[in-house]
Amino acid sequence: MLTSDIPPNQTIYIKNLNEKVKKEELKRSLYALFSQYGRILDIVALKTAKLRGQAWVVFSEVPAASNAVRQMQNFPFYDKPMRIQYAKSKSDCIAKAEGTYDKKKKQEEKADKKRRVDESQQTGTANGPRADSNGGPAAASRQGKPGTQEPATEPNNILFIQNLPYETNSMMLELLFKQYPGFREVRMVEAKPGIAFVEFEDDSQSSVAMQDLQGFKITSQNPMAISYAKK
DNA sequence: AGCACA
Repeated sequence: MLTSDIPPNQTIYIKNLNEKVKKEELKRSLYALFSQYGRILDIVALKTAKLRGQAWVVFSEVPAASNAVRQMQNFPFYDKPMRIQYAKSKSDCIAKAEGTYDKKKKQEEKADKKRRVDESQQTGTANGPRADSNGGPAAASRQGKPGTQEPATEPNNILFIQNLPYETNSMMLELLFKQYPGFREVRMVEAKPGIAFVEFEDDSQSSVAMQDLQGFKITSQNPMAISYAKK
């Protein structure tokens, strides 16, 4: 079997995510990683027992989702290869936008599911104070929050990246940086693990990438520190 | 492994 037989959907379903990553950070990183394929309308991630390690990324167009499924398949993300499929059903935010969202139907489906679970467990009700922790208005989290003030280096079309995890290779960096216009190339320094240079056509293009990916974590230990290379 | 949106 190659891929799954789920029909294309503008929402992708990702599993095998690192469960240690906190929800907000996870969304932020997914956003940074997937916005290269198109406009992201929403990201859903829950840390309940059943849903941890999974996420849904909702694109505005199906082709964006298709590219994401293919190109990011098995991408090493927080030390684990992502497994990506199309979502099985339409996201609520899409249904709402289309005006086809039906709250009643939704509740019925939920009740159905619950009933099935209860039947199969034949035990009394019991367990279930599911972890709350659900702040997120979900609106696709922007990035670039944490103190994005940069050192006083003068702008350069070449970026200097530090604090990369040891296992980073240029493929991974390329996937991240090529989403920004003007991308030219990644150069890693074999002699010095943990750093890299990423070249753009001009200063303004490198600046956009820097702002957007500042602090991006390939593993949870390693927020990227991006500055302009010295001239 | 696991398909939700509160």
